[in-house]
Amino acid sequence: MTPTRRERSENITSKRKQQILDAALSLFSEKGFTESSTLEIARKAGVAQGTIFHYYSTKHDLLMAVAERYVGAQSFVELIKHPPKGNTVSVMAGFLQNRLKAGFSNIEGFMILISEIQRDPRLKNYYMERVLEPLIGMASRCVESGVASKDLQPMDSDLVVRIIMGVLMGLAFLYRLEGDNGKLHSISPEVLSGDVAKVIIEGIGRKCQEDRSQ
Amino acid sequence: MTPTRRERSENITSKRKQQILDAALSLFSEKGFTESSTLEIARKAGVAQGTIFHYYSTKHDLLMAVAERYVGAQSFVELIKHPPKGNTVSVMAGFLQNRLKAGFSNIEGFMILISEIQRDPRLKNYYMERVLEPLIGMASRCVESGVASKDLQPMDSDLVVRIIMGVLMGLAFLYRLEGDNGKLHSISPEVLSGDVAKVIIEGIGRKCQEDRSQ
Amino acid sequence: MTPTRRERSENITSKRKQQILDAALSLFSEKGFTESSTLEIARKAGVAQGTIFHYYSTKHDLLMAVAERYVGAQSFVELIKHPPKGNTVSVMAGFLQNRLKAGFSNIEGFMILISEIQRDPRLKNYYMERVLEPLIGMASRCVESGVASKDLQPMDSDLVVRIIMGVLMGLAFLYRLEGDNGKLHSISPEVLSGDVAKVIIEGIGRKCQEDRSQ
Amino acid sequence: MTPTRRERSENITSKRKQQILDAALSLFSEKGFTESSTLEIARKAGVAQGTIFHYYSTKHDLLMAVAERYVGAQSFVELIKHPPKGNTVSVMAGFLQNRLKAGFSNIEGFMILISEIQRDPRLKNYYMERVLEPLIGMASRCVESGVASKDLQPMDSDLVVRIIMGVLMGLAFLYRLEGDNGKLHSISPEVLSGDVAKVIIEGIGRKCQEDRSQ
DNA sequence: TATGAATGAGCATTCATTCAT
DNA sequence: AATGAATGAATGCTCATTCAT
Repeated sequence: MTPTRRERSENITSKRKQQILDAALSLFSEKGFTESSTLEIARKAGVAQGTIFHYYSTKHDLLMAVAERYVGAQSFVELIKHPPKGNTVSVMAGFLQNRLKAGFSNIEGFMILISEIQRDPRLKNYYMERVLEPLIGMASRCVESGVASKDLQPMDSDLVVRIIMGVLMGLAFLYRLEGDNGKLHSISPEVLSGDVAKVIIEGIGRKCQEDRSQ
Repeated sequence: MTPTRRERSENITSKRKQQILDAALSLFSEKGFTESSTLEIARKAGVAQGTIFHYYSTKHDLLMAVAERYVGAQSFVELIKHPPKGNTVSVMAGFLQNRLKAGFSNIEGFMILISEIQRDPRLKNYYMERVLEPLIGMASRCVESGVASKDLQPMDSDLVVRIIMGVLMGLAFLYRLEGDNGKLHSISPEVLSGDVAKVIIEGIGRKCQEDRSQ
Repeated sequence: MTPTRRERSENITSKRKQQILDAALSLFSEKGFTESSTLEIARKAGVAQGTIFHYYSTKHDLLMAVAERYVGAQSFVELIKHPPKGNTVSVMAGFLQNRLKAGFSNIEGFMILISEIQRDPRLKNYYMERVLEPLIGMASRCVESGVASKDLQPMDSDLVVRIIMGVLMGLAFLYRLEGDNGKLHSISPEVLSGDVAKVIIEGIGRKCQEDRSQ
Repeated sequence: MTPTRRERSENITSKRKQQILDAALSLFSEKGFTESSTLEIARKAGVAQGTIFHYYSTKHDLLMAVAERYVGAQSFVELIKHPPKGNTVSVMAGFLQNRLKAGFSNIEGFMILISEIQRDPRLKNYYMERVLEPLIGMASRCVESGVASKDLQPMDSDLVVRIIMGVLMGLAFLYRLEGDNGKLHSISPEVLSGDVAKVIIEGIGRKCQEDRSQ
């Protein structure tokens, strides 16, 4: 079935947008938003500088589009639809694994957000509403259902949730900061998330029975 | 006693440097390094634009000076000289408290580092060598001595240390991101660090047999 | 036949470059390179300041382009292809005439080179390799063939050649220094070069025996 | 005899001026007038930047002072008081020798003049009146007396004088341009001036008696 | 006399954005 | 749709000059 003229046009449009977005993501994460010029982005994308402004009316719009694509790539929906089953530990590990994988594989997008969020209220709002709050909510539900099922101790869940989110963010940041030879690159996200879950659930202190037996 | 010419000159110099550094810190953390112009900084500092270059030969040097002051304000030395005494939990809590207080009270400096480190290898090196590695080392020693004294379980200490550093960084970041009305602003660093230490040491899971048996 | 897009673009480009080069040549020779601002050049060329940097990526590149155009305008190639025929005096006169004409008619370019060469090693190399050495070589061949044909005395040709080049440079410099009312402006290059050739070949001293004999 | 206070003060003043002038001469000739900053000059002279403006009210005044000292160093007066005696050839050689020595040994001052004269009408006037015109006058008298004594042919002396001045200027310029390894550095000014005088007086063409003898 | 902190005008260069084709 | 020439505002930085001490 040959595409209609409109379809073809849409294909081209979305292909161009794709090229530009890829180039922008890569440059923004490498050099930062302000330091990347639209001319560079255009060259990297293989289009003329003017072409960028056909698709994104300002450079800032381009940043928002990059952020949106990053956010869109986050598989919240999946996580919500199919929450990890089982006991609290495996649920928690599942949640952490999902987030760490997402964080590590989109580390560039994450770093852009980390940097630009501070200077761009629009972006900050967007991120808070679309990413942080949903994640905090989801983690809250995790924790609260754990408490309800007596798998977890009673606690200040608002705080614990922030500690959990903090671990995720901090690990992503260290992952990037330490680079390819860093400790965190040498562990698979699956293992890492299991270990992190264990620490959070069980703590690093001596376990009681062991202590007892002494 | 009237100051000598040299003394006066040094007084003026250090006062001016202070003004400029303050203005720069505030603007960098608000708008980012690149987005802050030297003219703005000068105006905020109440000096002429040229004056900035009298004291810092490039804008980048000014950034480094801001970073150095931030790092200098970190009380590592104190922490090393007088490590918190006592059992592992209170040592850990002391360490976390020291770091959280430092992180929260110099949150602006921290955010600048977070952002600029990614684009500025010189700054990154400086931060890695002067802050991150010492901190990781210190936390490592904490953990290892806890393991040796059987307060802590045997574990992959490299990983655990990164989890701990991650929590610190992530909490600082959330502290800033959620702003004055956020959860983390409502808790004193003393309490917060105690809670965080408890989570890390004991975990959030139900405690073992003894709990069960209750 | 309508021009293709590329052709039009090339036309515009070369026209703009021309405008900018003309303005730059005129300002550089009037006020010197450093003293001419790119804003002035732009205004004189009738373009925006930014446009200059569209075509020449630095002000220094613009200087090099001016120098190159000056050098390119020097008709070495012609001189080499069609060396003046005949006896040594007329060959020498032809050479001097060619060089004096070029020097006087491009006097502005020459003065720029004279000034900037001293501070700009790149420019100096360029000038040495592309202008001075070829000219010295050419003059050398002139002199040596004159010596071979016994039209000229045996001599230190390296030195004589420098004297000849010196005369050319010095006269160009005086031509400019004395200005429109100066002696050298009142003589046509043709006559001047003949006279200079005569002085160099025959000297200004009384001619020998025949003079003596009078 | 101890100096009076005034004398001492004058000594200091003239010593300071000397330092500044030396530094300025060296920097101006190395990097050009505009490219040399007063701060650099001050540093090289071992004084504070402000001190320069005690002695020379503007940077341009400093340039003029450098030029004046250069001109003052030219030993016209000597040349005029004690003109070289003897036949025209030795007079001419004496004149050329005096000028070449002066030109080569003050080559830096000469280059500064060459460059700055074009942009600075005041400097140009000064140079024309104090250097070029006296020299041209002196050379004219040389030539005319040679013509009168029948040592020289009748000729357009205005032109010949410019040729002679041109040789001097051109050789000085080449001397500098070719640098320490250049041909002209390998010849002593005494020999050089003799050779130049010979070329100018006798020409480089075959001498008549020789031709005759053929 | 000598200093050096302070200034502000001036400069080369960058860059997002516009627009005619 | 796509281009790339053109723009001009903005920026980091330099520097002669002033002036209080």
